[in-house]
Amino acid sequence: MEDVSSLVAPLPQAFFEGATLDVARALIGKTLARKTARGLTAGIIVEVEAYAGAMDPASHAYRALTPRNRSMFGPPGRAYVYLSYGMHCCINIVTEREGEAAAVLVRALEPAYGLALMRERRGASIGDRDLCRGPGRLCQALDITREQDGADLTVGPGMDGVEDGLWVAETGDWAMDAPIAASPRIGITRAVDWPWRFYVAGNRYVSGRPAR
DNA sequence: GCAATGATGCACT
DNA sequence: GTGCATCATTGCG
Repeated sequence: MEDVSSLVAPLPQAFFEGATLDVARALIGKTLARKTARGLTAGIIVEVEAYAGAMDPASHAYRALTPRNRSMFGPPGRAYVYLSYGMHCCINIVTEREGEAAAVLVRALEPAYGLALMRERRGASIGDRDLCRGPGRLCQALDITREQDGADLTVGPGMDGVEDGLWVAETGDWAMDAPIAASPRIGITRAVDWPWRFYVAGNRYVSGRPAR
């Protein structure tokens, strides 16, 4: 494993409280990290989708606050994790100020740390490209479940004994000049034309059809 | 390579 | 009962 010194400092809450579309673009190239008793896993965010609240008919928070979407209404920098299609978890990062329901869905990571542990969770025959390519897959690789719903991503792993952590950090020497492209969001049936999906153009870890 | 499909839990009508 | 912010597998080229 490489040097992880830059990885242990979580981004502050101020990073997440801006306009959702801005935060979504800014999250591209950051690292999503997860520490459990089994070890550290982390990947570079290469694909996200923005979901707003009352004005976005594709959002889980389009209607009223419910037990499921509660985290989207909370303070920025928290996780919103939900169960999709009865079997996969997906993680969002909450944006905007508390009371304003909005979040960014993390759709794909370029695996960076703990690939062996990811493969234990995902399956021994899974290639690097498919470890974290897709919102359900990356949650399985990082062991993100609904237990992490509402988790504060700005706390970080701490200096010493914290066994369980989930946070977002700067990425060390990742090529930040990678071009960010936009497209409609995937897998939705409303607001299908809004270009609120952002991804690294040409990156092989992006989900869906080959990026153009 | 691609499209079609079943699995499966739960929020919501 | 219906509809998902999905994925792995199958069958075909």
